[in-house]
Amino acid sequence: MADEPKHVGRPKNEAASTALKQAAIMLVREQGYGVSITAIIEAAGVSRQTLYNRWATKAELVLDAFFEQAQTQVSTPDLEGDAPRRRLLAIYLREVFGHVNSDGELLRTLLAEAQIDPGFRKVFFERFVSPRAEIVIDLLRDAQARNEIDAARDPELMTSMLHGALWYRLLIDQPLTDDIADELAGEIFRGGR
Amino acid sequence: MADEPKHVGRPKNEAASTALKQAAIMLVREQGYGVSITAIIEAAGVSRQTLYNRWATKAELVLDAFFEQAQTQVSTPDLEGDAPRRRLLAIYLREVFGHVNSDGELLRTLLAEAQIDPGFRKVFFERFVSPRAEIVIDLLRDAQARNEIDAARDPELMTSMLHGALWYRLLIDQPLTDDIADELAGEIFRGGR
Amino acid sequence: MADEPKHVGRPKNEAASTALKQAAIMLVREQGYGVSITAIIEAAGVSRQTLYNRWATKAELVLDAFFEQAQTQVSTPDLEGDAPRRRLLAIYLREVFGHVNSDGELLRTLLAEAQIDPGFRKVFFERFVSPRAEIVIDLLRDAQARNEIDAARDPELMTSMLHGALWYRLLIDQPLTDDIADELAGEIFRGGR
Amino acid sequence: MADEPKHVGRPKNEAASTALKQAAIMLVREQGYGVSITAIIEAAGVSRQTLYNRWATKAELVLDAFFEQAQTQVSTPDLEGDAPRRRLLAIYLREVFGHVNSDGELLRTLLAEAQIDPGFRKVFFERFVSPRAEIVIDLLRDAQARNEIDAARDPELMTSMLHGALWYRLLIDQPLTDDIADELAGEIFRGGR
DNA sequence: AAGTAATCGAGACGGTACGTCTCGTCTTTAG
DNA sequence: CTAAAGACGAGACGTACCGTCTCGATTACTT
Repeated sequence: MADEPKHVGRPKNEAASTALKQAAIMLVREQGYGVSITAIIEAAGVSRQTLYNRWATKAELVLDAFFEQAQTQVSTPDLEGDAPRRRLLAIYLREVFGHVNSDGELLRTLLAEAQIDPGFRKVFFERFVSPRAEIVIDLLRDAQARNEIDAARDPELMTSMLHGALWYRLLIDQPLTDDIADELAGEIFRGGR
Repeated sequence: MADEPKHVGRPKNEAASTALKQAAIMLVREQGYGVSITAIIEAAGVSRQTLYNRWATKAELVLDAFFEQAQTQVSTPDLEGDAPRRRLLAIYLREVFGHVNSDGELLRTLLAEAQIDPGFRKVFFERFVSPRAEIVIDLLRDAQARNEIDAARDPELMTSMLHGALWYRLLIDQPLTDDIADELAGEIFRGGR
Repeated sequence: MADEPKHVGRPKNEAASTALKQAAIMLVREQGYGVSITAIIEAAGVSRQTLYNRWATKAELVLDAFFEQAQTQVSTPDLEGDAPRRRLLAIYLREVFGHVNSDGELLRTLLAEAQIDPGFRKVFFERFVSPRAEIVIDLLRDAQARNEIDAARDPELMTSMLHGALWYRLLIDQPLTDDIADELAGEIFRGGR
Repeated sequence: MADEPKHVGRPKNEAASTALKQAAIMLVREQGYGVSITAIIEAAGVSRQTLYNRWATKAELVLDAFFEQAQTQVSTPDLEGDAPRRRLLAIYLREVFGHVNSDGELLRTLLAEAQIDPGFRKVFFERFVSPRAEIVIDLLRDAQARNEIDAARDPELMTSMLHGALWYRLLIDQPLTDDIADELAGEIFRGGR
């Protein structure tokens, strides 16, 4: 019977949200996560309260802004087709490496914030890390089903090694090239069977 | 033949340095890296300027304090002996996992700061990450020389996978057990030869 | 016809201003001009920024607080009436001496600050010294018009002597009694005509 | 019978005292009394402790430095001769005005410090103000004895007016010319007899 | 010649205050 | 209700001085 409240008062200005997200992503890219909230609202031409009406913390704002960007979306490998899974893994890694290379600084800073703020850590891993882990785990399980790798190995551990290598090299400023992607796939599928 | 300049002026009070490092490490463990400098100097019973006379930033103080602790020191595997290198690797990983498990929060927070402050990043990796990478690379090269793993594989990439898995699991709160250590060594030495 | 912009944003809390002025005047009276800004804001129960939102320096705050006090206001002598000007001058001097005696320490300290800070000096003399000088100069000119003192004498110089004597005796801790006031008036009007 | 203790230990380096006084007077002239002690010892090329070995406060140092300067010494009027005392007073005032004009800023700042620090106030008035007051009082008493001014008038009050006018005009940045000096003498001796 | 005592430079130290900055909340007027 | 503007309490930050202290070296008098 809920009385549809319809809507009361001045409607939210969507332009304000957009301006905030754009300002946030731009300033974080420029100056790192340390930018002040004041700087963000000034760049967005928006009042302080308007920001707090939408996001409780800087981290949530930046996360939202980050995920709105297309290049954070990975394409799921086609497990219906008949391509060798080693090849699919290499393609996937190359794609992810590309994203990371173009936005490494931002990722670094989000990862840092995730270590400091447990709430943010949860969201960051749910929305960013886990989906990617799932993709790789599925791919490796499929490879086991197709007998391309040994069924006794642990797909989750292999994923730790793959994504771990990715993060590790990002954090210590080592390159993430296509060759590295191929070699990583090779390491996992080494020995065949 | 340099004329040792002896020493000029009132000598630094070593007790103040020690008190600051102890207070820093204690408070960072308790409250995370976000503790205020004010809290640290109060806990140490030291003046603000005294801290700034010794360290330019909180990061440098915390880093110094951290490295003074014994449990950050790993024992280098004995490559003189005849033990299988797979076994030496597993032992090394178990030991490192132990340190990480007992000081995970602090490591997390230092890693985060390293992402934010490039100067600190450099120091952190030079003093903490690189030495560990070197140990593993040496061990793997030795294993190749002993024909325990294929000489064509890239020891540096394998190190990325091993330490990457370690950090990755730390960052996403996955367990780092002895079993995992053994499995990781198994993955690298899989197939033998 | 200027479009009154009305006012935007949260208005200043007048109570905070009042509390700051009261705290300032009280503490300066107690401890001298050297009181810390911190002590003032704590006594006023107000945040540090709130003070800086209103006054740029301690001197401006104290000056405002000082001038808000009734006892700094002198009553202009009645030059419409027919009283002897010598008598009006004596009355004026007695009144001013009274103020100075009750707030000598504060005046001393403001005068000192005026010597140190040129900006404050300007304001202090515009708001405090000049109005008083004007009153006496007007009175003396009127006395000259009424032929009570020689028209050839310089009213400005006589004012220097009168107010100078006042400050001089304040600064060297000599008494400022009603008798002195009368004698000073007597010195100026000596000889009559 | 006081056993002359002779002197023990390394004697004070007189050059250090001189350098400190010169640096102090120079910097106070340049930047006002607010110069830091650190700036003074650096300009003097002397250690911090050396300053404190000689003077307890900045005020005492500056005062010493100030009084060492020749132009602070006034010549006592010749009351032996037969010159009209009005003329002697005018000469004295011209001389003092000259000193004040050439060092007004420094005097201003010393006066300010005297208001803030009661100990310094005492010294300042004993060494600077009182001797000058004495000179004028003696002169005026002599004039009374010679029947040049009325014996019933109060020499001390007249001195307050004369020196008060001097300080007042200094403090409010009004000129102190030879003409003003003559006019002041004229005011005191007005009417003759 | 050895001992004693004070000075000097250099600079560390605890303390206090400063003015700026950020954060997240609150209070007003306007739409 | 929402927006813009900006005041507000809280409190950290890094800097500047202050006056004292500690050290090693130096310089003189005293024994």
